[in-house]
Amino acid sequence: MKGGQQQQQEMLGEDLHAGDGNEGNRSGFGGVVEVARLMGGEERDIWLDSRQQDDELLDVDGASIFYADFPPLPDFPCMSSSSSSSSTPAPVKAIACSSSASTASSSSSAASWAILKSDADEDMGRKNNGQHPQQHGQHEPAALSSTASMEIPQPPDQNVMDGVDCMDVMETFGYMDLLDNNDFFDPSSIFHHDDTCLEEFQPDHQQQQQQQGHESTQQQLEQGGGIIHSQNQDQTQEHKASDDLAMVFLEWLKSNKETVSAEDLRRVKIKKATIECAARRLGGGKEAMKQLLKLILEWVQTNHLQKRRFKESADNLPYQYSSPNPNPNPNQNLNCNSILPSEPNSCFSQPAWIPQPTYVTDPATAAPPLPGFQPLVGYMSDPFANGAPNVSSHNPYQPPTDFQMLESAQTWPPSQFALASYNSFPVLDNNLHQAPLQQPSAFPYVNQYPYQYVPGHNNDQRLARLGSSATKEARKKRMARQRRFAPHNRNHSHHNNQQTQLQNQSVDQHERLVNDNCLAAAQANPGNWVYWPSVAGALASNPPVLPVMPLWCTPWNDRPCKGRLISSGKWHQIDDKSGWKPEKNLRFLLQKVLKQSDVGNLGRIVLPKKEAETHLPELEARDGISIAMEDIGTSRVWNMRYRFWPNNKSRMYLLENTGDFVRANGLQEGDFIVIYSDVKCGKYLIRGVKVRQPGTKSEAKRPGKSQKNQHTISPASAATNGSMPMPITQTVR
DNA sequence: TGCCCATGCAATATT
DNA sequence: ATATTGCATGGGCAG
Repeated sequence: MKGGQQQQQEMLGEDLHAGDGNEGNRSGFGGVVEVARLMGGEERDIWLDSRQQDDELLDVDGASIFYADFPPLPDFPCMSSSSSSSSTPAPVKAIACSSSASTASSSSSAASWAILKSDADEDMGRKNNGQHPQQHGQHEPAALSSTASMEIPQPPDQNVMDGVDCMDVMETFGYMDLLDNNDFFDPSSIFHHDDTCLEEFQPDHQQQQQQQGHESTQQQLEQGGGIIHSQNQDQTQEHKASDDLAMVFLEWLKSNKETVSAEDLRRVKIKKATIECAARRLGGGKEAMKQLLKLILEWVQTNHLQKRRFKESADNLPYQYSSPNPNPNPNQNLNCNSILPSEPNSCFSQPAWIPQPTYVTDPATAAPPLPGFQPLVGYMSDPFANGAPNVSSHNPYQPPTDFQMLESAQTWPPSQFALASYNSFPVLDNNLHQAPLQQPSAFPYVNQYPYQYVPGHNNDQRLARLGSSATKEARKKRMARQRRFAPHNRNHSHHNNQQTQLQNQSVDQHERLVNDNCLAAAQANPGNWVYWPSVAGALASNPPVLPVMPLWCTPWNDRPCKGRLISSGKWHQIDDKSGWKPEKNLRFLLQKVLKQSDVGNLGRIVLPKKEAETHLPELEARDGISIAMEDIGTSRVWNMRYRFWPNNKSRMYLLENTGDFVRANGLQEGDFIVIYSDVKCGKYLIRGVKVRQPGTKSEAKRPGKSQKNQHTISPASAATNGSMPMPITQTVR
């Protein structure tokens, strides 16, 4: 690892958070209402008068901070300087507020679940702690662990999304509660009643807005729009703006009353500076404010629903997957699900809050990787392990036609796909042979975020979808679907069936999953640890889930998830300057479950013959060739040798000089490696993934020869073996 | 039956 | 003595 080169995660993108609601007795639709009010021209009186302490806090740090149990909204570009302030560590805390007990409790839980965890993440967490001492003590080992890991869940009681302990950070660093004074109305009157309540509320609300608009000062407008008006003009303008904003907000409330509670809104906190800045970047003036309000509301809605989905899933999952939210890296949170649409002519058009680049094409120019971000492989779900030619059609070996980007040599037995229900992996290929991933309803957790933002959909569609999803009815339907599919998929162990299933996955499902995955990945803390649940007992009837990690949201190099899967199934890397940028560079080549002989002191890894011959350079001589393998997680380049041994009448392909790589990644038997190639640069990338069971890290020990060539997973064996049914890598011949 | 590949082990190199 | 290299063996699986 390039420890020295690894850059600290910038504490950006914390402009928009939602508080956890612990901040006292603020009432009503605090945050958003306050936002609307502020945007509508209400002046700093609100902030200054009632919350001097906040004011002081604002002085401390110009960065706007939203604390939330919502994922943090990446920083406004215009706020980068302030948001980069050292005094904005809150995000880390906010994300790290996962339940510290999740790991421990989950390990003791009878439920089957998987943890994806990264050693590196732990390191990262420690580093973060070091960087932000105020967080010390917050990170108990377990907490850190869970924070850094991608865990699947735990019961609601430790719902990490709640971010309960995020508040202390807020208290420490200050924030501007957007709705401290919101005595506008009683939220309950809206959320516990029908539409008429909203209707009734409207006048009052508007009145409030208007009144406050009158009270707002010219300064506010000047700050917001940089426009100087006469007093009368200001008043008129503000009044109207206030009306507009009120209407916007009201409409939003009406359409989301069922999905967003007053509590949710109350948690939204946006620093005034952020609003002002954003408004300026949006062009200033009432329209800018209006636009900003919409964006914020959308964000609130989306994130709330994500959270809700998570909770629902946790509540209903047979496996009781816990929320993987705890993410010590705030930048990862929204990486894959930026909800704010790009607005032309606005600071939002530049996706500062859109995923940062996940993959840096040119390592020379790439920022150093985040410390602690170990390679983590998304098994079949690996976005770059998609598109297998093998399964792109009914002919498993028929090359894909639609997604040339990701030709792959998928060697995962379908059973793995089915089991890889953790579904944190976006699939970048519509050809998926990754059935489970394509079938959200197959697993409860697969469909955790069915209403995620889907790139390419317009806002209305998104909103409509989001809104409807939260209804009880929709929930029931989802659960019913999940129940219907779950048994089916659990029984899917034969790869032929699964391949077929995979092949039949619809694009729609794919996209949805992709986004779902994205969220999961974003919320999860990427790492290269994969914990297997103790399958004995609890899993007797349910094959253990193959833990898979989302590669696409993995913080490779410096910034995670700077990319987005678009409907075509291609990965689009996001260019900071020019927006979307088709940049799918990685092609999955092969993966290999490490055997004892691979991780021993021989320093060599036997590669699957077929994949090696298919996807690696043809070897003329037995000495093979030197091959530089860039560790995806660390960007470190390992000089390995790819060669073969004559073996009977055939060849045995080896990757040599792997000892350091294996040690650096702490790989053991049962772990696995994945090799990619960069289609543009032609370079090779490798990443190691750890697979562990809680409490039995060296569990991977298996009788040597007796378990060779596991092409399928035997639930029974899994249940009795207690070890990971490692089906994986064996070549599908 | 043939192929794949995990690994045993002898030969060789290095400390 | 230990580590590394390279070949051979043989279990498991697919056809």
